[in-house]
Amino acid sequence: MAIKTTDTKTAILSIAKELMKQVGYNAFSYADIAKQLDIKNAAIHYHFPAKEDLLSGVIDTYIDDYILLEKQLRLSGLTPTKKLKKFIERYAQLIQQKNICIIGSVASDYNTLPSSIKEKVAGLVKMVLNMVEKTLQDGKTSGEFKFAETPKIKSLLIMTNLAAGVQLARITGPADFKIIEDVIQLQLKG
Amino acid sequence: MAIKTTDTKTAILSIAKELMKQVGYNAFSYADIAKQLDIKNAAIHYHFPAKEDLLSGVIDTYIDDYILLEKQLRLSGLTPTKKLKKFIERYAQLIQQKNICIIGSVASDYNTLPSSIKEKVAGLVKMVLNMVEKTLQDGKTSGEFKFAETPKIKSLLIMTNLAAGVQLARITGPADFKIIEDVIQLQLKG
DNA sequence: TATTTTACTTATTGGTAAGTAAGTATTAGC
DNA sequence: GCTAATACTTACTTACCAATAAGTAAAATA
Repeated sequence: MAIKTTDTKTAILSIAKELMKQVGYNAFSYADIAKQLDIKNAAIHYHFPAKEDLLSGVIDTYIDDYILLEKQLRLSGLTPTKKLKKFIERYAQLIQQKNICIIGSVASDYNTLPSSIKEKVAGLVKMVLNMVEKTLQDGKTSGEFKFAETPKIKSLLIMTNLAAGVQLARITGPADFKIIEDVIQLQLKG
Repeated sequence: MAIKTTDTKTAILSIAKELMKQVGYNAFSYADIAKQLDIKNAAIHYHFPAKEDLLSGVIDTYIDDYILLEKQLRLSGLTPTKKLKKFIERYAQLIQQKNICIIGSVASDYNTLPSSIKEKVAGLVKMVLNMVEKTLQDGKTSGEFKFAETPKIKSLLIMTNLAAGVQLARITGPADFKIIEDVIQLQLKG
């Protein structure tokens, strides 16, 4: 066995994640990942027997990432305004690489996925929505945020603005996303 | 040649359109269409030599549809409120079939498409945004709609709410879309 | 030091994908 | 009634894709 400089399994997940954001689940193959890592297709099958296992693994890393982000924000002591800004920045970063968010990426392939993965994705989406909802609630309580809707509804509106915003940016350019980004934060100031 | 009951080319486009909404561009094949029409793959290649030609054709039918809708609404004499409602209903109909809109569908495959199709999609998106923007402008002028943002910005917000709303509905169920649908119309009443 | 496990490679299979070339029956135009 | 175009089918090619079986070298374990 060669000397391990990086963990192959982690590297596979990392590249798969990138490809998901760039071209979507059905548009990349094991060969695309193998080439980048200079390993053979079968090596990927060793770690992820079926492609669905790989997708499942990618979603797990997203879930882990969000749990980490949630913890970091909780311990940060940042204001709701700044917490939300950090969250929005995650989407803004996607724009630069012409990427889209995983939720948007999975949504178009959703009907072709096994139910175990559907449930996992649904869990991730609910987690993200809850996080935004809580931040909005906190900001409303503290008086920082002003909005007429309930935090749950407002979180739905903001999340859809961001998710479709990055998709739109891919098609019409980054300007439209910047507008959306700014107006979300402006709206909350009342 | 068999007796033509329906135009094959039109039938191919119609099924391709459905498949685009259901599973996305990279997840269906010519065989999927051929089976449904009980014809051979090569018959589809006769009408659409490459798959990109088929995609291009599907987008053309969308463009034609929107031009028609625009004309119908223009001649209808309906109020901006009712015009917008008709537009939103188009998205609501997608939910029932667990479909997503073409823009969301294409967005995830966008990076794998040739520039000629990218431009066509961009044209379609701009057309739809313009239609919503104009309707919002009319409603604001007539005093029916109340919103702080410019019609252009408001159209971006509404479009992203709807596009990501149908994607979200696929994952978390139709309830979230109904909330979005209602709140868009409620917000505009001030 | 022997044995088992880990992490692969090599080699192959079966299936499906897009795409094409050649042939055929029907229809339209002259 | 001949010709050419239309709308296919049959048959095939090439390529890729996910997946697997068998083999191998290194590392961990006992």
